Amino acid sequence: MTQKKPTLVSLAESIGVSRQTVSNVLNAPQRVKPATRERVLKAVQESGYRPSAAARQLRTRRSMDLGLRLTPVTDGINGAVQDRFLHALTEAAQDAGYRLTLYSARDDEEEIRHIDELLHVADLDGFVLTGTHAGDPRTAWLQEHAVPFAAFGRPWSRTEDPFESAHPWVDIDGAAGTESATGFLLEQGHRRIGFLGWRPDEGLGDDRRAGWHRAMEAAGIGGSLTELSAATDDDVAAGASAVDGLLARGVTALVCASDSLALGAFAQLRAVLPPEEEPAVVGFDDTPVAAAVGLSSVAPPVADAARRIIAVLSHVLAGRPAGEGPQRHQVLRPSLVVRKPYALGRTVPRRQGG
Amino acid sequence: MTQKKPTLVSLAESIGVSRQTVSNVLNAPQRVKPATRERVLKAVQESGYRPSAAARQLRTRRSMDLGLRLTPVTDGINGAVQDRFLHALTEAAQDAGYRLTLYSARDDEEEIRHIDELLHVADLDGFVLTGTHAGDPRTAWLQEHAVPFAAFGRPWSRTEDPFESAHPWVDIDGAAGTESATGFLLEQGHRRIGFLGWRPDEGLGDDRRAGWHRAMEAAGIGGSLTELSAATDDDVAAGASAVDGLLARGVTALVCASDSLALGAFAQLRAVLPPEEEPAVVGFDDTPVAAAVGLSSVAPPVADAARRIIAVLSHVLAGRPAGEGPQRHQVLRPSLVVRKPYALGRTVPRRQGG
DNA sequence: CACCACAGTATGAACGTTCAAATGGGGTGT
DNA sequence: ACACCCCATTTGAACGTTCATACTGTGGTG
Repeated sequence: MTQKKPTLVSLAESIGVSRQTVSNVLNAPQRVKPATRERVLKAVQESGYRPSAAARQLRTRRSMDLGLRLTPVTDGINGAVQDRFLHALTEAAQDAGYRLTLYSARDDEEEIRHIDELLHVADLDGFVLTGTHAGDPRTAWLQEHAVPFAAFGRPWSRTEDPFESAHPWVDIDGAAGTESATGFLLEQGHRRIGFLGWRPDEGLGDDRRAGWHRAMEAAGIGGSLTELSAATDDDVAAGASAVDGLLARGVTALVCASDSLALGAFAQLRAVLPPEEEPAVVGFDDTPVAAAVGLSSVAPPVADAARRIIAVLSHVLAGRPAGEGPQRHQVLRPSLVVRKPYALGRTVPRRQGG
Repeated sequence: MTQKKPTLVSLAESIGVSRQTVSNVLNAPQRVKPATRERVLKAVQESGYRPSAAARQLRTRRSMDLGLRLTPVTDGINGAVQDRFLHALTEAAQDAGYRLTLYSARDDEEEIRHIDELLHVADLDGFVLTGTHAGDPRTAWLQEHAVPFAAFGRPWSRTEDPFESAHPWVDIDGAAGTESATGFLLEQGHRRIGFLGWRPDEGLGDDRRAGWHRAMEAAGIGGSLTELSAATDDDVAAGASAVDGLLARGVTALVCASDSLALGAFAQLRAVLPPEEEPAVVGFDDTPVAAAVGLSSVAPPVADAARRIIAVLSHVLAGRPAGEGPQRHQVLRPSLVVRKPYALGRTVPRRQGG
């Protein structure tokens, strides 16, 4: 019953043409006379012929396979971002005809070793980099070795214009995110809006802080903005313990660099503020935690980013000129998801009515 | 500078042996005389030779590549389990010399089509199945086509003994998890402990309910256990709205089938119970949400499961007999993570002292 | 009518590896 | 001395594609 797997040769013989003709029908149909093309296509359908990726790869040195590093989930909360990104990337790659291979590495150097390995043994066509940072050794290495790649995250650098960078990248506009979060709080009448973020990093964190800063200045609340800003570790406890100091400086609302911080801050505010005051806190990343708990949060369009990364990378891999096709450097605007605190105790009314 | 990539032939010529000898040094060292082996190994090191996966695959029909379906994250909270599993699986596969290829599918049938495709086109060696359920068409298809695979999740079936199943699987003992959660609540003096779970599914959900049931009966609290049990959708809101009915039946503590349910239930209890009563709720899956919010939860050893799945699958793929090597069917005990509610408002004292 | 251009198709070679079988040198036993 | 065997190594062939080139027939052109 189970036929032996058909090959180009066996299939060609069965319909009386040469293997190259069958190959042409699949790879360069315009070269083949319509009549023969039909005949071959029919045979392909009926036999269920599928070209062997290994043989093709051996000959062409292309694998139609992309690599992605799976970073260790340091913070369980923000790890969810990676999850959404990965899923969208898988689908987009699949739709574009690429397969996706995962590898795991502890640091950039180990990642480079893995890339090198995958490049040599498996002929991977390209890579998707995440978590780019200032002085990233990976981008340098990849460029030096002329390996196609696209990054999720702009090349953070003080000296060079990211829009001049040689490699394609897609990033989220963190500043625009915190800016609109701040705008939202301003609309609600808050004036002394604090920012709770990470220590200066010349990257993601500073970007998010910058958006808040910009919005505050635009609203005419310049002056001593630094005293409204706090920098800590990225976890719930740190978020909670940073609140007291900010409150002492008259802060009435908070924009946070992450949902972890926002959650901690919210809980602490809840405990410290008088019951009638609803804490005004906005997080960042729109993680499941924020959704579950009813916390407003800036939602980065990670799925969209993943699709665009695949689009620009497959454009490069197809050998098309950088001039046409998708933009090589893209900054995507996040949206603000406004929620009413839900699972945090007080908002569920103690007793609805009589 | 950049040499052309060395091959078996070029390398063999450079040291004056045949290509097969070099191949043997790498694949069957015992066949080669120690002296030559040394000489070849040295040349391999110096040249940085790496065998071509494509050529090897073309000849051997083995790709050293495993497939895994990335399921759409339906519930953001429990999706984190997938994240941890995936990471551990990637590392384990990597350590075992396998690569991991992802694909995405909306349902079982689409997954089967993808598996079929990957099998023919890319010669994948095996697959890891997740989310097995009663009457799973995937296991049937894979067995019928003699495709090696291992499942995360036992084959849920009323008619057949899972420990007799032909394919290897690793699963978490959900019943043991809820049982120990119930035991923990019993120790704290609770008697009427409720169970908040999903609608009957003859699988995961029933298993978790069964553990609670078992523990209650063992504690002599038999009788009308069904009235202490509720079944709803798996989300925070559903968890919250199920609470009132259970309270009416005298429930003082809750074991839940998921962290989503637990979070909803906890928030609702917080709102309904008198302030001095700390809600006693245990979730399941030990998700980041539970950690962030300070909710006790049953922690499934997913990373361990991933490693064991790779272990048993690579054992099968190496063609070793089922008798020796890792157990083909493994049930792993979860642990209970006990936390003090943290970010849920009231537990952070309103005002510490004076 | 010989010649050329060209579309359509076919053939030889190569990609780099492993399997199967062949070869070459020691021993060892009679 | 000869047959024999065993170990270490080599050689031929094959896996299924695509590239480069060669062939074939048809129609147009001088």
